[in-house]
Order: sequence, then structure tokens, then C-alpha cells
Amino acid sequence: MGDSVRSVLSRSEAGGSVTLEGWLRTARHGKEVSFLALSDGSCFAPIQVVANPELDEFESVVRSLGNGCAVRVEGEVVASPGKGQSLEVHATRVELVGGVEDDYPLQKKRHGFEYLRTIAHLRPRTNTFGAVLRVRNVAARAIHEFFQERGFVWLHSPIVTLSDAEGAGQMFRVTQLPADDPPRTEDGAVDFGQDFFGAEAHLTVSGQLEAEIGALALSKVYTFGPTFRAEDSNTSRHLAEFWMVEPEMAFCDLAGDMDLAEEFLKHTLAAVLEGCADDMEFFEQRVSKGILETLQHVVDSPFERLSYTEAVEILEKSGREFEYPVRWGVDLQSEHERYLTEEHVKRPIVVRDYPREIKAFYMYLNDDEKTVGAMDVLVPKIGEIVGGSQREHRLEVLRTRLADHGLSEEQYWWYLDLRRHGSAPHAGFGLGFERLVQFMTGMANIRDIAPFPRVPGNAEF
RNA sequence: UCCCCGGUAGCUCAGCUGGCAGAGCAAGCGGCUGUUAACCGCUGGGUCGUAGGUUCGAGUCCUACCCGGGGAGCCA
Repeated sequence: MGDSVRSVLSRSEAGGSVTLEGWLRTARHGKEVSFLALSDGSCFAPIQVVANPELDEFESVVRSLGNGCAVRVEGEVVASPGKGQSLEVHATRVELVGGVEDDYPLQKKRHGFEYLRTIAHLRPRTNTFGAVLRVRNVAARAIHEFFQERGFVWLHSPIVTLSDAEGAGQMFRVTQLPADDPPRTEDGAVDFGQDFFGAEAHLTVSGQLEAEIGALALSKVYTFGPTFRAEDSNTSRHLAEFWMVEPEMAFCDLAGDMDLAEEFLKHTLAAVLEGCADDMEFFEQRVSKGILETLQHVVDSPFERLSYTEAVEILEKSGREFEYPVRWGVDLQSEHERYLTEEHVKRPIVVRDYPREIKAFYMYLNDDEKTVGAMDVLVPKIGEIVGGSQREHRLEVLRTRLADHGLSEEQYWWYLDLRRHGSAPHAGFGLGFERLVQFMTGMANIRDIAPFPRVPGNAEF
């Protein structure tokens, strides 16, 4: 391994020899000089390599280099006389490691994101996707830092599960039974008892129920891993496979949960603003004007907090004609969420205490018995980025709620058992990692946040 | 899944009420003494998403399907 472009560009002065390996973004050839813009993905900017005819391989190698070639360059770090960069590398040796064919698809111009999705094996070499992947990485590191600094234990929740986590969404089935002729029970149903796990199994839609197990032993845990939804959702905010972050805290109520969510978002945004400054500057210039100011504002100012009841009153008094009229008792629609966060307060907003009928069975029943201790964090453009709640820890209340939702106690036996032995108030939330990165970067489509997006009808790459 | 829009050269797109398929960039060749998405000249490059239909004649009109995008629903 040679030196990284990042380490060379971050030097304060010229001098010294380096070896660089990477891919050419552009190659400009003059009669007496060639300029090679070399990028190795270690940072946003490429480094300018200057090659002169004194090089033995100037005619045989350098003159034929083009966009996309993999090269190894040895040279001296010198001050650049040209504009646009302070340092450059004067090559003493240039080696072509891997050439490109004539139909190399990435060109020295702007490509559409739709097209780049069809060449996901090459798109990480573009400015935009390199930046997205670096931001993703720093955001993931910041998430671990945030929880680890606060004493949370990373819990590895399972990917294959028999429970259907409160019906959070359509699930992908995991089976070894032959698709064309599965074994049947006497009444003709598919006999999953003969399947690999001895029961019908699925990919997880949430690690929350397992996180509750962890919290009721280790006090503070979080999950961070892949999650799967088989919904036929075709939007700029949905993936069939995405990463979810789910902290869970024992001896914690909804207020503590909201505090954690706000601190969490501010910490990760600040980490990316600081750790990916050049990538973020690119998003500001080329992807979403104003994104830096928006993010800094989120970091600096307290989130607006409203009860569902107050939110409905604001919407009713807004004088706005909504496609779906609001009234107490119905869930907030995308248009309502957008009005609240984009127009009413112009920053993130936390809505809490939703009607019990529209929320999951495991949420804590408030004293008014009409609402549950749920909270959603809504942000401009994305909508719901965090959804959380205080969990119902009282056995009898939980049994009633299960029955109200038509769910069987047998299937949730261990979840109920947790309430029989050493139950304690606890709360947590779930956050879609790609939605967080989407919010950070201002990218319009979540399919350009996942390096290898899985959506209905497409899992190539 | 529903509604709307789109699919023309490697890429971005133009192509009018049906009448010889185009441009810029990329690629190849040549030129240019330090460029910044370099620039200048020349050359090659097409099953107009697929299958039917209407017509003397379809990139253009009709039908079905496939693929992509935007919005909605579902949700994170």
C-alpha cells in the first residue's frame, strides 16, 4: 500500500516522495505535459499528478491514460503553480495497473442518478457516491460512539425470527421447503413444522422485542443492523433492506426517550459536519443548497415538542386544505407531517401521545386511557425519521392490549413473561439509518444512500 | 398496490399536425508549452424499451406488456 491521497493533501508543505494508487478522474494531455486527477476514495478531492516527457514511459503509458484507469504513481510532492490546488505530485514513475475499455460508462460530466443505479458496481467512483459512502461511514461510527460513551451495550438482535414484531410490516419468509411441492398438514396448509426452524420463519422487521430483553438485564442497549420489509413500497424513502438503530433503556419513560432521540440526532449530525466537511460542502454546492445551514440549525436549537392533540389543533387552525382532512383519532398523513415540520416550525418536531387505536399494542397506556406514550420525530423532506415509545410493562394491561389487537398470548409468551419477572418501565426508539443519511446529505432518493439498494423488482449487485 | 410522467448513439437530450434519425459530451485519430468538466479539427457510432395494430408510409397514432422516475398508501 502506498500513501493515501488524503494524507498527502492534508500536508502543510511540499517536499518528500510518495507512492499513490488510485483511479483517474480525468486526464488532460498537452504536448509537453499531462495532468492526471487521481482519486483513491480516501477523501473527496482528487490529487493532481503532473507528468512530463522526461519520463521514460511518457509516450508509451502516460499519453494513453484516460478516465477510469487504475494507476500507481511515484513522485515528489511540490507546491502547485496552477490554480485550484496548493499541492501536486510531479511524477517520477507512472504505471498503468488496469486500463479501461472504450465503453467505460463514467464520464467527465454529470450523470443522472437513475442511470448510475444501473451501474452500481461503478458508481462509488463518482463524486456523489464516494461522498455518500464516506458520510455513511462517519455516521455509523458516530452512532456507536454516541451509545458507547453513554454506557449502552450493542446487542446483536437476530435476523431470522419467528415473531412478527407487532405487525410492523410485511415480512420475507425464510424457508427450506420445496417451493413447488411443500409438505402439507391434514387440513392442506403448508406444514412449516417440517421446515428448518420447525416453524414458519421470517427475516426480522425490527429488533425491538429482543432489545427489550436486553434492556431488562443490561439497563441500556442498542441494536444496529439490517432489517427487512417486504412491503411493495415504491417511494424515495423506502428500501426492502435497510439498517435500523434501536436503543432501549430500562427505568426510563417517554420524556427520557425523547431526550435521548434529540441528543442522538444532534450528536450524529455534528459528527458528520465536522468529520466530512469536504463531502458536506459538495452536497451544499451540488446536491442541496442550504443543507449545511439546515443541519447546523438542527444541532444548535431545541426540537419543538407537541402532543398529538396539540398537533391536530395546529393543523385544524392552519386554514390549509389537506387532501386528507385531520381530526382527532386519525393518523397523521405525510402532508400533515410535512406541514408541521417544514412550514409550522421549519425544523425537527417531536409529536407524542398518540391515540391508542392507531399505535402498536406494546405502547404504554397513558392515564387518560385514550392515548399511548408514543413519539415520532419528524424532519423536513423525510418525514418520520424516529419512531419510539415507552413500552407497556404492566402485565395485565399488556394482556388486554394484546387481546384488543387480536394477537395471541401464546406467540408472545416470552414477551409477557418479561412482565411477570422483574418488570420495569422502559422505553426506546427506532431510527432508519438510510433515512438519517438521506437527511444529512440532502439526497433526493434513498436508493442512492444504500450502496446496494434492494427494492421491489430489483436486487441486482 | 393506485395515479401521473418517461424509455431515441456509450451518456445527456432534441426530433412540430405521421414524410430521408440529429446535437453536445464520450470514444478513435491529429493538433496544442501548466491544464482545472481544458481547448481546436477530423472520423466511426442507431433493432428509436418489447410485441402487436392502423397507414402508401410510424421515433411520431392505437393496444398490451416490460423497465425507470415522481406522488400517494404502508412505514423507518
